[in-house]
Amino acid sequence: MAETEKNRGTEKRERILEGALRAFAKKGFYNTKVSEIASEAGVADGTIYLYFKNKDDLLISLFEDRMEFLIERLQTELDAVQGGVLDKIRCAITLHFQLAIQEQDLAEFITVELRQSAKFVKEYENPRFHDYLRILENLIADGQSQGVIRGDVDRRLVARSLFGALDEVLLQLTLSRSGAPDVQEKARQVAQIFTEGIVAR
Amino acid sequence: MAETEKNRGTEKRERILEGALRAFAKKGFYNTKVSEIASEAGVADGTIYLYFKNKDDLLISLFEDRMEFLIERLQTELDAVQGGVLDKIRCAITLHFQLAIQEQDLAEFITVELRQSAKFVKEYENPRFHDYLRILENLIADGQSQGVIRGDVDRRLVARSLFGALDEVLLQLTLSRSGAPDVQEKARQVAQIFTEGIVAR
Amino acid sequence: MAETEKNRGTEKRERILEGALRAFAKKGFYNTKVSEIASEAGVADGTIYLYFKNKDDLLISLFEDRMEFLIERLQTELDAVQGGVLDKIRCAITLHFQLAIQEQDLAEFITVELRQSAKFVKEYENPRFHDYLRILENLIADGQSQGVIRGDVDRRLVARSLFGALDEVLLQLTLSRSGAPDVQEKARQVAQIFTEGIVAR
Amino acid sequence: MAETEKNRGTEKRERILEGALRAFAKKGFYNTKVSEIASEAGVADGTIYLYFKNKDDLLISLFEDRMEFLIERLQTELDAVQGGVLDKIRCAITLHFQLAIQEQDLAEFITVELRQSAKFVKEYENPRFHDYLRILENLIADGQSQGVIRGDVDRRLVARSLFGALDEVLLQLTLSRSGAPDVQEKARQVAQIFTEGIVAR
DNA sequence: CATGAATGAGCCTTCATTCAT
DNA sequence: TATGAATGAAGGCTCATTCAT
Repeated sequence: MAETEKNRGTEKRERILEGALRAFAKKGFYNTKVSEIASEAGVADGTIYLYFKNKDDLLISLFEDRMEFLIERLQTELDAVQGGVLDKIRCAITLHFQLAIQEQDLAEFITVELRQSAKFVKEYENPRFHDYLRILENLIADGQSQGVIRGDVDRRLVARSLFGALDEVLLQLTLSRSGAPDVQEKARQVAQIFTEGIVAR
Repeated sequence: MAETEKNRGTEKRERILEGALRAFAKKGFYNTKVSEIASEAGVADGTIYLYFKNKDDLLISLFEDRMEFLIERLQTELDAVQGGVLDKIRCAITLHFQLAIQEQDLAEFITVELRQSAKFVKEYENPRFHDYLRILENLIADGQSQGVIRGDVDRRLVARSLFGALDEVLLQLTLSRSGAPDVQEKARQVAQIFTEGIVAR
Repeated sequence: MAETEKNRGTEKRERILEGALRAFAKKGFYNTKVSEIASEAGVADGTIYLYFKNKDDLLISLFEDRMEFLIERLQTELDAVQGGVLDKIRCAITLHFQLAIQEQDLAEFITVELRQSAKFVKEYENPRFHDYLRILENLIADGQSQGVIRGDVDRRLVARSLFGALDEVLLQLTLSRSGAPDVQEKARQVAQIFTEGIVAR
Repeated sequence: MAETEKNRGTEKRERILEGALRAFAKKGFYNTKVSEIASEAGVADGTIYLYFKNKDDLLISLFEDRMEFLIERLQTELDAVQGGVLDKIRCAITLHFQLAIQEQDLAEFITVELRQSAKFVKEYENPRFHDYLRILENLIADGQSQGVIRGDVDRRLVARSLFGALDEVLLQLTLSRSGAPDVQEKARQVAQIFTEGIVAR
């Protein structure tokens, strides 16, 4: 029963996070009222404050939670790749796009709110986002030590550039809310540009 | 005197835009009070409403004005480039970074607020931003017709990816407010990745 | 407890209406701040917006509520009158004056704000006021079918004239805030003028 | 030339009063902006403050000016009446309605703003309005000394009642903006009610 | 006298947060 | 835990008034 109660607790917390994600994706952090989140989550306004310190904290927790999910997913997929580093990069890019299709709200939320939050939500540094970038960096590093990727490129710069490129393309996809039938092709092309761009010859 | 009056009018309008840019860069659109903009601009609160319909309109006007400036600047620089398409792309990238150093507030404003505004500021489509992207697209198109750039890449995708990469790298630069001593090197590397990535072989 | 909660709700709504009545009577609608109403009612500013859409809505609701009260009161008194139609008219006039003495704020509010509101408060038609007039009209109609009142007078015109006369006299009474010791006599005289003026001979 | 200048001055003052009358009739005192009055009058905002101390003063001046006009007109017409006191009363009533048809804006202005102003415009007592009432009172007084009107009615009460009745009926006429084809008949009926109501038998 | 750009005090309304139940 | 009515600080915007030209 202690278990059940805890479950009920976490289940409600999760409901709130989902409501917040939906609401933030639809209207943005600053245009979303706490009462709207509550109503999306099917709880009372005050209940939110039992699980989160305030609206900022809710946003931060949402980042933590969802980024953690993305990181785990990315890591798992990368581990499963048979091929070399370039294949892993292709895999990461494809996964990025796939997730955006599966989780429209999440994609919209991250592409739009990540930057604001980095600066204006009470000094929050978004460490999970840096974890995500680090995975990409490590991929590059592996490629460099294997001689597959040019040794003179700045790993962090490449990782950031890649994330930026993916993020911007996704932004367009999610904002247009087009079914985006050619996501696969877009993924292939971005992957090609970056792999060709950094490959050692 | 008609001249003088017009000048006074536009001069005050420009002061307000500058104040808004400074304030938005520092605290973000939603955390900036109209009275703060007024005080930055050295005018009374009410004066702002003589030149702009409301706070949203001020943001939009700021985009229009500053993007126009960026576009003109980019076009001028590109026209002055002697070399081929790839040199022009390198030039565009370098300029992007240079401007970010010279106009920190502008860089911060655009990297952080562009996305929010695209979605949440009253249906504003930000047409100037699309003009900016189109310049990059046309560059790619020229390269393709000259056979310098692979014909199978989606021009719009490349333009967006490039902008996204530049924007994200800039974001880090501006947020860290590091003097960024190695901007030149970063520009060179991003340019290399993209040119190598799309060049025809 | 559901009962209690409902009571608390309506009780607070009523407190706000009372505060508004007091404030409007004292300073007029346009010179009364919402915060003053709140303080008269002993609630927070924001609380008012839990019960009313905005300041206009508060004014309208006040009319609805108080006119309903007046109408009920008038109807009850008229039903209790033993005599004929002319006696009922005398009763209506007397009641009008009596209420003005008992409910100074209400009298002041209605005499002064009714006209403004009719035109300038967002298209509000003040249907209750017309209900009130209709009672007077019906009284005249009864008198006409009984042959007590001349058949050639326009019932609506008489009703309006009577209301106008009463209202104007009341205005003076309430504005002067004189104790008005001779209200009975005034009521008698107005009643005499109107009954003599419309009686069939 | 001094004459001309003075004329220009008074002409502009009159233009402003006319603009104010039009604007107040249309939107009411509190909903009319000084700039709207200026634009109606075809002068600059600031110009208004050369002729009137402030917005309140403009309203008061408008009352003074227009009431004076009405009083003169009424007095002239009454002096021209050949018949007795009752005929004069009929004449006053008819004139009241006639003016309302000819000067819709003025009628609307007075019926709606007179009461507000009496209380809320800086203690203004509206002496001209009392002058107007006094003319009616004197009429009654004359009738009483001639034995045509009952000696026991309160002159001031009758005057007020009559004004209230006329005012209320006019209010309906002006608000409905109906062409009011039967004004003559309405005038006749109100006159009949009041004369029959106060006549000595 | 006339102008109208500029001012800034003031007000309605919103909404994150609290707390009695 | 959960609720949601109540709070009140805060901010966008208006508009009467001023004053340099």
